[in-house]
Amino acid sequence: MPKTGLGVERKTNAAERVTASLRKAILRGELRPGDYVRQEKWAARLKVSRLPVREALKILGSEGLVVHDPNRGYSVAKLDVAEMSQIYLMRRLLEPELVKTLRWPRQRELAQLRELGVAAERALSEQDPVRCMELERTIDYRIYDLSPLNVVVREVKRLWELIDPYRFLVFSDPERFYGADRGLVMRHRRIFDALEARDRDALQAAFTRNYDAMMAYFQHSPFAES
Amino acid sequence: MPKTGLGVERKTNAAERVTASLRKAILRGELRPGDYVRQEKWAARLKVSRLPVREALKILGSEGLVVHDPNRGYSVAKLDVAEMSQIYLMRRLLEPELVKTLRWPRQRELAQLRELGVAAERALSEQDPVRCMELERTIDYRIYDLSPLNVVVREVKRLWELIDPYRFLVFSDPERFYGADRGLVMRHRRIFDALEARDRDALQAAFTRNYDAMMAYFQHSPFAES
DNA sequence: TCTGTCCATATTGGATCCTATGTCGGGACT
DNA sequence: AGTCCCGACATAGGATCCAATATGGACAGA
Repeated sequence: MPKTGLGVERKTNAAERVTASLRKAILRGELRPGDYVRQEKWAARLKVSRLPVREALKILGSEGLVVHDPNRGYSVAKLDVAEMSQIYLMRRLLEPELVKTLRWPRQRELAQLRELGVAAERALSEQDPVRCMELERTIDYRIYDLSPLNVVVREVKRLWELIDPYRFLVFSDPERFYGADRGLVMRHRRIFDALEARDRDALQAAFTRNYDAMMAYFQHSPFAES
Repeated sequence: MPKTGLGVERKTNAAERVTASLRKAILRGELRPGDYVRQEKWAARLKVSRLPVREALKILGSEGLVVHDPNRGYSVAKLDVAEMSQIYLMRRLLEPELVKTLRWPRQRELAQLRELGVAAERALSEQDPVRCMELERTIDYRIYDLSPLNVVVREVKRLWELIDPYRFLVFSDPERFYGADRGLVMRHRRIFDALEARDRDALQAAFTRNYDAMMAYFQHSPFAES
């Protein structure tokens, strides 16, 4: 009899677990744009049958993270530069609404965010780009969740996930990575400070900050071929 | 041997057909917010096994059109007023980008749009709200498709679909319906004229026009209870 | 009469099996 | 030698079967 106490017992479905796993694999660059997601392989790996894998792929497909050609399979979506810039465009439009409406975090929450920030910096200095990305993601999501616009929050998160596969490529590009280093740390600092000062404009500016740098990188990087 | 000529042979999967069918059923109000989608029933109805139905539900679930409580089933999403207004908010933010970037339709295309417009007006006068809605939808989609921002277009369409279940309720409310009548016709006229005049501002204004009326309706309609 | 427990039934979740389709390679024909 | 056809293999798509969970009602006890 499963206790549903604090222990967060595995109440969740197989399909959802698989979805999460595939997402993480894509985020981590284990599955890269264009790669096929072989159903049996992942079923075996995640100790489930092929069915939940298929359902997970259907979900990811509807989110646009994988594309489906019938009778051939699902592959991680390849975005061209135009598509990627559209995603950034949408985030640029939607994110300000979240910033506008978010409630200011409590002391406790802010402290936790700062902890995540130092953890990210540590991961960075330990040259663990994947972990750093994950922490970055967590920080941003936590902040989004301060907004009452739950539907918009969901959308923005989804948009983030669509570019995850490419974010990984940036992070794992050593040269670029170290360039991004200082930028990331600065970004956190700015964000946290803005939260503490309760300054929405500064917060918005901090969020927007490295969009352009990111996009510029994609512009002349050729890995986003159609 | 399936010819893949002009005839657009049924190449598509069962799951996709089911997805489309369920969408249409929701749009038409056959499935209303809160209703459970019984898998076997729909499997029988669509002459497939339960599996494609499940996959379709997974897709619709990830789009937010249905919600899933484990071991109980999928039901058509109920949106409260706050959520609905968020969806309108997002459309308000995204749609102008489409208007900004769309190419002007050719004579032929414009003529087709006008045809759809008169068809919608006819449906309206024949008191066929469902058909009218569908035609409206087709018109808007066609116009969206004139923009090269394919990803944004996809998003906006998805947002439309999320409020479809409620649009139906508005359309099928007789009193309201006749009120909307004149508004709809005017809306088409304005849109087509703006397209013909190649006036982006007017087009944008025409699109935005009845958002507020719609939202006002929802504000004091109690069918969107949590 | 009210309440709590237990069992029957309906419905979903997951696994296995079978079929259809696509891919790749070898052999025959031109 | 090149090209086309055919068949074997791999993989996805779909159906059926079994297990797990939730719902509703009947029955027993206070």
